[in-house]
Formats: sequence, structure tokens, C-alpha cells
Amino acid sequence: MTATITPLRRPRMHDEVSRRLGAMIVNGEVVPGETLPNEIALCDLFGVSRSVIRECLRVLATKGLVVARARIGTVVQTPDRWQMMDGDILSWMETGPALEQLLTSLIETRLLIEPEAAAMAARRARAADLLVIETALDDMAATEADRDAHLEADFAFHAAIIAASGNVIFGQFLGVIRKALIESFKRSSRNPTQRRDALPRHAAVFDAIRAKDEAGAHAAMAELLGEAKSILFAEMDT
Amino acid sequence: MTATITPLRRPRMHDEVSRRLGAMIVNGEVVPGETLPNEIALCDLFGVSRSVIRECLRVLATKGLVVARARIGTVVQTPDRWQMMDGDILSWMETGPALEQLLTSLIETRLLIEPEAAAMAARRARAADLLVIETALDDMAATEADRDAHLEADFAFHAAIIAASGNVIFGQFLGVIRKALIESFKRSSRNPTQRRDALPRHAAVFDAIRAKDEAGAHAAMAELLGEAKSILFAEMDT
DNA sequence: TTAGTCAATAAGTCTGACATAAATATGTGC
DNA sequence: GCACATATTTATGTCAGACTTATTGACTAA
Repeated sequence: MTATITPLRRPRMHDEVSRRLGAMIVNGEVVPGETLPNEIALCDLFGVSRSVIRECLRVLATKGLVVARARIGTVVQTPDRWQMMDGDILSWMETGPALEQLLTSLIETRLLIEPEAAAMAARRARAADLLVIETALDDMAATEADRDAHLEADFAFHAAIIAASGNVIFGQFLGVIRKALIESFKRSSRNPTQRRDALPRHAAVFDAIRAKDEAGAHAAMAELLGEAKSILFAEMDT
Repeated sequence: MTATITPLRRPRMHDEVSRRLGAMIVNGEVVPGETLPNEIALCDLFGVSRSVIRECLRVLATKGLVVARARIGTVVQTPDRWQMMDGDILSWMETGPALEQLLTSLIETRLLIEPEAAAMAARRARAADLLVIETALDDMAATEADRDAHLEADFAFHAAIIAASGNVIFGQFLGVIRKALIESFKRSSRNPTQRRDALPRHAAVFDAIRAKDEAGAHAAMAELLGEAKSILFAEMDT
């Protein structure tokens, strides 16, 4: 029995159509500046009603991929307007330079944010925060046999530290990072690499936070991520 | 003639309804876990058709504010699912603890990201990148009389450095930061404070980048933002 | 030229119907 | 009386077709 079970929502037409249309855009099959076929034409193309098409276009517009204007049509936007922090855009991207740039940017940002979050946690963490972090650490130790559950506990550890940092923006990141890692593992169709000394490295971060050692927490997290970084880059090169 | 004129799109019903419904959610008038009135009831409440209501709910769902489930209804999500990097959520929030926490988080993140971006720009910037930064700097000098244009050039300066860093995620931030600052100025209904020595400080950042002095660029940007930070906090206290 | 008018087009809105998923109620056999 | 299967209810999801409105580009008159 796997540890994490996704709620498994039923398929909705507009989700599928959004995915396909969105993928066409983020993969450059439709160039920015270009206008999509009009709504009626899209109905014919996808074989769905106009309601479905319109809801898709609303979704894509909310993600910044397109803008709809009367009489003009729905025009594709330049990538700088895309909401990259939305996990969907990431998962719609096919392997290629654009995805690689996005992943590299995400990793760079993570390397910047998480050590700082650990330092902030060391400064601000309350007893309850520490307990959540420690629980995640215990879960990691207890689930070394079950890869999925172990990975889940690993994420929970990082999430707990970021939560303890008190910065709500940092939390948004981890969500995207998580999706990026899962996507990355899915594509390379092999299980996440797990180093033997991962656990003590995680524990080192926790110890520093508990000791309110800001610099130590920063360094320990940087150390931990340096490892994660090389692993992900190895995945990407596959 | 002001420098920046917004395109001035026509009003769309579902934009207005999204704004109102979204504001109700982000301001806690509807508690996470609670289900909204069903679509028919919302039609009556807002006096619009179901198409409009449905497109709104799709927008709010895309922003992570709600999730729609058959038979259950549309249920409000907890804030950790909200796409905080979306500028709308920020601008829908009324003054209060939640907004203040979000702004504080954004500023903390900015203080972390921009100096790093400057350092990366110092390492990676090509001639074309430097030219864009320098042009923005010249614009700042040339528009000291016109506040709007000056602020615009200021943003362009930061945007150019972030673009030169080559990190696409950093760019997403500046978009939100920009909205946050504009909102902040709008609410306090006074013009952005501008220090007399702002220009030389900006120039110092550019000089360090041009000289490929990573540490210097980092420090100069941190210095510049330390100032910006105190200004924004002063605005918030008003 | 310039300004005003008009037709064409695509998004935006409205209406009403039916399909489908899921929680609740109802019934049936043991 | 209990467990399991079935029906009902209720909300979202989808469909169809009509009408409205904004915007452009072409046409026309001063």
C-alpha cells in the first residue's frame, strides 16, 4: 500500500482541453503574438461545446498564457507574462531548452531560499514548529524501506522548515519545486536517488534550528541542497 | 502627458464578479472549508447568468482559491493553496494582518533575490544586457522631474538586472513586487518617496555589474534595497 | 486629407435543457 | 435488526442556439 493516494477526481473535458491547448502554447506550437482560432473553430477542433472552450480560455488567460480581446481574438502572450509559479505550465512543458531553463531557475532559487528559510526558522521557530520538523524527521527514519513514503516525509521536512520561517512566499516555491521533482522523476521513469547519509544531513539541519544557530542552519541546509542539486542535474542529463 | 498609459480594457462582467467573490474569500468573509452558494444562487446574488458565474469560479479555481466538486459544491481552499504570486490576490486583500504578512514576505524575498540577481548579472551579463540596464539608469536621471516616469525607469532598472541574471523565476517576483508597491502607494494615496541619493546608489549597482564585481554588485543592491525597505515599511505604518 | 459612418467579426452574455458524479435515503434479502 | 444493493436528490459539468457589444477596416462625404 503506497503512502500517498491522490484524491483522483473525475476527468473534466475542460481540464483535458486546457492541458492540450496550454501544452501547445508553452511548447511553442503557437507563437506569442499569434491569435488562436476563434472559439467556434476551437469547438470544431476539439469536438466540444463553446462553454468548455470558453472555460479553458479563461483558465489559460488566468495563467497569463493568452489574452482575449473582442473582434481581435485570443492572442498568445510572451513567456514573461506566464505565471511560471503555476505548476501546470511546468508539467505541460516537454523536455527541451525551455523546460531546462525553468528547472535551472527553480533550483537556483531553491538554493537561495531554503538555507535562508532554515536560518529564519532557527531565529523564529516555536516549540510547535520544532515538533512538526522533528516528526517529519522521525517519519523519514521510519520509512526508509518505502520509497514513496520516505520521499513524502522528506518533503514534509522541508515544508515544515519553510512554514517555521514564517514567510508565506517561500511556501509557494516548495509547491512548485515539489511538482518539478515529481515530474522529473516521472520522466526519467526511475525512482529518486537516495544517498545513504541523507538522514544525518537532515538531522544536522534540525539540530541547528533547535539550537537557534542561524548560521549553522543556513550552512547545513546549503550542504543538504548541494547534494539534492547534483542529483537533479544527474536526472536531467539522463 | 503622463509617460505610462494603461491600455484601458473594457469592463467584463466576470472580471468584476471574480474580483468581488475573490475579495470575499481572501478577506476571510468566507472561511476555508466552507462551500459557496451554488451556481444558481450566485446568479441571483450577482444578477448575472450562469456562464459568467462559471467563468468566475474557473478563474478562482485556477488561482487556487476554490475547488469545485460535483454534488458537494464549490469549497473555499486554505491559504496555503492560494497562488500568492498572482497579483490579483494581493490587490484584492484589504489592509490587515494577512496583507501585511504577505507584503512582509514579499519584501523579505526581494531582499534575498535581488542582491543575488545583481551578483549573477555581474557574472553573466553580456553587452546587450548592460546596455538595457544603462539605458534605464539614464532614463532615471532624465525623468527626475516626472515622478511617474521616474518610477517607471526605476522598475525598468531592476527588471533589466533581473533579466540579465538569466533566472526566469526571479522575473516573476518583480512583477508581484511591482504590483505590491503600486498598490501600497495607491492605498496611502501619496506619491512614492524618493531619496535624493537614489541615483548614485543605482549607479553603484550598475558600475559593479559592469566591472563583473559579483560581491560588489551584491552589496550595492542590498544597500539600495535596505533603503527601499524602510520606505515601504514607512508607507505601511501610515 | 480628414472625419464620420457602417458592416463584419469575434468575444461576451443570456437562456434553458440535459448529463454526470456523489451524498443521502430507501429498500431488500438474510 | 443488519449488511448490501438500489433509488433519489443535488450540485457541478456539458450542450445548443440566440443575442449583445466592442473593435477593426473599409467606405463615404465634407
